[in-house]
Amino acid sequence: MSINRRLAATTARLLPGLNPSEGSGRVLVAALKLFAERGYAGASVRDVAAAAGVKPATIYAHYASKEHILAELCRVGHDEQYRGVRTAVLESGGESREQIVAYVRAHVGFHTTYPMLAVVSNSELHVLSEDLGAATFVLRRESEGLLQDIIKRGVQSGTFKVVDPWLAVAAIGGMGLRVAYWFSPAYKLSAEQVADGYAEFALRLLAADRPPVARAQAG
Amino acid sequence: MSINRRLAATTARLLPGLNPSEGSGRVLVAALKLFAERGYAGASVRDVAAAAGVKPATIYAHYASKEHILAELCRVGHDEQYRGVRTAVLESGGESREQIVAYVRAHVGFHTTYPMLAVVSNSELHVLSEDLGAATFVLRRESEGLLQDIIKRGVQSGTFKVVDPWLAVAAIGGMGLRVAYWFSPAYKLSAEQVADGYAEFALRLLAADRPPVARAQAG
DNA sequence: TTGCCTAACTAACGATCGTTCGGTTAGCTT
DNA sequence: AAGCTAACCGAACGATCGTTAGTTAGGCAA
Repeated sequence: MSINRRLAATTARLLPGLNPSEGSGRVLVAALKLFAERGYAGASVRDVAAAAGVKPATIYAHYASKEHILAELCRVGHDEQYRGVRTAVLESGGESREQIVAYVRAHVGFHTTYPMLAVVSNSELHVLSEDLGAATFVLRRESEGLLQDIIKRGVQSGTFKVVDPWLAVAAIGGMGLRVAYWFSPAYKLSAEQVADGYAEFALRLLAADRPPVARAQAG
Repeated sequence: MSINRRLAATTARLLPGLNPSEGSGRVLVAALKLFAERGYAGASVRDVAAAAGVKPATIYAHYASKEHILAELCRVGHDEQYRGVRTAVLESGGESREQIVAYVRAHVGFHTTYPMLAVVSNSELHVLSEDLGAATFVLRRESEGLLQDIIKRGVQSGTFKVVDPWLAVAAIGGMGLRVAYWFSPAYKLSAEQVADGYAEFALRLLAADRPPVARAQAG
């Protein structure tokens, strides 16, 4: 339509295994796209139904309410994000440097792979009632807590140097969040390159020591 | 109401001189608060009218449509933001280091001083038609272009070291944007401290040289 | 007082909102 | 062939949406 798009991505990707032509999945993908592009309140149930190739009444055969659709998207999104960063950090070495790189690469990777899911589950979360949002809030806190723990540990060991660890959490988390809005496969840098760049940014932001062993290479 | 607030700020601050009890200003401040907290589509004209202490019809004596209210908020917000960073950079010295510090401090300062204005003018902008959003888009490009120019200049002079200047623009801009969502006067750090911290983060992210003259002090 | 202007109001328009109810279809089991 | 189940749809409910037309109240000039 117009120049002012909410996010650069144009295709709604949901987790593998959930996309298929089954009714419930079609509705979820359609809602993902419309909620991402227009916001939850800006996309009507009729819009979602039309995009899913279904009549409005059919949606209520799969979801109890419009809010339940959003709750499911938020839960799936935060679940995948937390799963990604947690796995990446666990599989990295014990060094704080490695952990931050693993976290940021996974974090940015989620926002480039699932931009619409990231936008919806982060910027529409406030609509959910306390009950429907509870599961998502837990995951959000876990993700943020993990990053905070990595940074605090690195500061204590002297690897990182920041005045306030939480401010670094906010900065690193914030710059990663925004990636979902401007990244698209058509961007001049690949998702891998963006993730690498942001990981380097995070290391610099934390004033991280150069790697302990030889193979050092500056950004 | 619930835990899940869209942003931490609770009071709607508009630019000085626009707040007063005059009808048009009351409506604008009320719309600012509700659009920030619930989103443009999530806040009805009746809600805005009630918050402003007037009847719905009165709003149309001051603004042609609901969209015009949003357009005005977006314009004011981007105008103030651009004015702030531009002035700060111009008043700083010619050194790239000083310019980045000035830019980031002003950028973060805007987001801590006018969090609701920042949230609305950045995350509801996509609703505006091409016509109504045109003025705002120009200002947005100017702001981003200014940051990009500062970084490019610093890279050319060897002060900064980044592989892709635009990626640094995205990272620095993104981390500043998010401040509007979590900052509140009740936060443990003052707005000044947050701005200082983010300026330091930006310098580190760009791998800036230590200041050329003596008075160097590490973060 | 009269007339006018501004600003706010009451009341309502048609459209669209989320949601529900009852019925229809398609496919499988027996 | 008969019966069951799950999925889907047509039609409509009351509520709320953005917006407008017409009216009323108050201040000021004549």
